[in-house]
Amino acid sequence: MTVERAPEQDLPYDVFSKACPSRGTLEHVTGRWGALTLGALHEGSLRFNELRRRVDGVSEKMLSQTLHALERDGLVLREAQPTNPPRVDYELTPLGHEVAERLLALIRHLEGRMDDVLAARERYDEIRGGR
Amino acid sequence: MTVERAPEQDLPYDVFSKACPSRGTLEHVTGRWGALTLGALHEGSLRFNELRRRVDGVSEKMLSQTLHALERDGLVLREAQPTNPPRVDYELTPLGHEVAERLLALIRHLEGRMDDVLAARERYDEIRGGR
DNA sequence: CCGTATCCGAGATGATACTG
DNA sequence: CAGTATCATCTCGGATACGG
Repeated sequence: MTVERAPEQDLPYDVFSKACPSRGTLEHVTGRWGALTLGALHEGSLRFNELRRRVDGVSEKMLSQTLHALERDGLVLREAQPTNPPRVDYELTPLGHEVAERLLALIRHLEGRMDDVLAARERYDEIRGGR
Repeated sequence: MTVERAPEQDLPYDVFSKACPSRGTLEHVTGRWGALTLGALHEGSLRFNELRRRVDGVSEKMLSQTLHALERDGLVLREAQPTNPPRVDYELTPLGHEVAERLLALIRHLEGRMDDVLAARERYDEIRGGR
């Protein structure tokens, strides 16, 4: 199949270029933990340890690191309350929600088609797997 | 903001679970090179070296590896013609196109909002950067 | 509760050379 | 052209310990 190539728009940011900063942000968003963190926060604000439980398997270190990167990119808002014990809530910014929606559309679609993916893998492994 | 949590559907695949195979596929799709490869192929079929030029910065090895993973997941079709010199075309399967569309929606949205992201970074670094 | 600091191994990545 | 093989490197990520 050949899809009509969209007329070249000269967008200022092109993720296909090595040097474009959008590539870095895409990696934060789609990275192993970034995607799951955004997905979790799209449902509502969560505290650090709630988030950790929701994103099954993430370590404290990686969650902390992921949150910092997303906060720096303006996708996540960190709200610390000066209480004791400390309470910190994380939530998405409006931009974060826009991004998370598109990410979740991808994730849900993939989840819905996993049977096909798994079937494709079996076929592939049957033919090439023995090698 | 708190969004109403969607009623728990018991989907068979939940990417938030550590053990779910959908998480692995999500990583193939959104990985550093997987996302760009799918994005490039959504416009039409490409040969190996065409792809390599389009996905700026990818090495032969990583492109090869990425293509194998996507082919195995049933997202990419590899068509080799037994000519000399060899000619191999890569294209997306229907499922691959579905996934790529959602991925491109994310990418384009991000590209369109990079000014906001960059501005957020400057604000963040001004406050916390010195530390 | 909410993190940061440090160490260390595994896997990702890149450069180069080589094959059909 | 279309890859594979090998090796060096380097970052990611987990475990642990510690601090506010």
